[in-house]
Amino acid sequence: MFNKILIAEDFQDTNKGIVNALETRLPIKTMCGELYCDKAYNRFKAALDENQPFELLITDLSFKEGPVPRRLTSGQDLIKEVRTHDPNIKIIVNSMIENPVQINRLFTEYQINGYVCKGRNSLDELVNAIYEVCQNRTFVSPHINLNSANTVFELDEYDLMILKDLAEGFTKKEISQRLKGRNISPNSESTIDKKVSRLFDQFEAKNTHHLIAKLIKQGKI
Amino acid sequence: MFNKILIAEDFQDTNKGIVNALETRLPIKTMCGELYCDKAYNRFKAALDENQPFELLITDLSFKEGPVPRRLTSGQDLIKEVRTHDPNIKIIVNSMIENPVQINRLFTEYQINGYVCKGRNSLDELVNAIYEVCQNRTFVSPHINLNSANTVFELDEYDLMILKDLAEGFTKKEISQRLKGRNISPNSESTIDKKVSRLFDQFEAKNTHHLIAKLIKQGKI
DNA sequence: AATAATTTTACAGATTTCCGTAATGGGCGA
DNA sequence: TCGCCCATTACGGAAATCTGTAAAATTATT
Repeated sequence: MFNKILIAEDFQDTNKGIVNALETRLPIKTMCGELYCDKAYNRFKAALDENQPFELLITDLSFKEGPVPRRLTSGQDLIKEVRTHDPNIKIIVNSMIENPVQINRLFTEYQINGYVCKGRNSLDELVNAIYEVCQNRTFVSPHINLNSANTVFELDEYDLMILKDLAEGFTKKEISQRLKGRNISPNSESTIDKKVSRLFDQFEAKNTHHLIAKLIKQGKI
Repeated sequence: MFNKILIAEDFQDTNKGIVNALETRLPIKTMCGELYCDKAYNRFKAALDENQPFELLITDLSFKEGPVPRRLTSGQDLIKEVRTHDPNIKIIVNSMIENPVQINRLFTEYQINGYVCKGRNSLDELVNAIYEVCQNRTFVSPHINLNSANTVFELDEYDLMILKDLAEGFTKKEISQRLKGRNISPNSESTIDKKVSRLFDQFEAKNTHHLIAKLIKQGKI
């Protein structure tokens, strides 16, 4: 089992809840709960430099702004920094995000080892996740279906870019220009039309207003 | 100080965190943490019927869907039910919402006694809130400015009808027809155009897509 | 009652959306 | 290499949005 665990979570009640639960349920020597990404990173780095590195990082993804300016503003930022300095540390993300595409990206792009989705069992799942990750296995909350990221109606990177731009008031002509500016293909207005029309069918939306409203309410954009 | 406190919060870690913290920091005899609105209500009602009512309800606002069908699906639902059966119980809302308009409505419309905004001090704030509410005072997290709720652009009933219809994919022509059908005036397409254009200015939106996205993200529609 | 101010409505035009059809072009197996 | 499939693109037309201006109706003021 791990000896040193670092926890990054900005909500005080949740932070306390996790630390307390793990302290009572697991035989961990050092457990450290931080409320800021930057503080978590500093503690991680100090331990690494002292040759007594943390073996596991448990982190949320979204962190509220605080009174002090921040360098690392999200769990993703923290993970990226931590990974570059220590490829061996295990990372479990504990967040309320349910979108399989985003979760998938955490594994492939950010090389995390486990994902626990906040909910009514998330403490129990977190304990399981720690056991699994400790044995070099990965863990994902059971009700999350990562396969659906490929099959079912999920939004890929490209869809997300278009939808987010639409939700920010860009016209399709402008979006086409923006894609060209970033050398992203396909980028014709016609293709964007087609993509969005397909999303109308998939999400049963009457028009763009409806589609944007639905997806935002579902937390997908 | 209160003898019986009921806590409704669907995230296991947060729920545990709150219950643990209050148990160690306050001299409360009965503390009860529930993960579902319906279960919280049942427990509340049972205690009330036994003439040993809970004196304080601490509740979140948003509750995830679970495996079982729900009657009460939100903190608002729960509060409304509880208030109708027991006008004396104190209610503190513990949520991540920061919008002053929504928070204001909780006090005026739902008659809550305190609002604690989840964050890096929310446990400490919650303890303070309990002391305040216990002495028949109200409490609001210090960084929330309820006064700004008055200056901020509010949406009246009419605006809301139009915006909700737009978000459901109705065209302005259709909305005009729907208003006429319900004998609501004004109802011309032109007036609807004007109303929405004025909202563009007020909310600094480029077009309808942008406006709908902004308002949904702010929880206003 | 008369006038002023505001709101509602009509209308027009430029732009954008939405949804067809069809042309273009690349990848891949036979 | 040929032919086929599919994604991309081009284009066109009907409908909808967005933005003006101005007339009509309503409300407020004196």
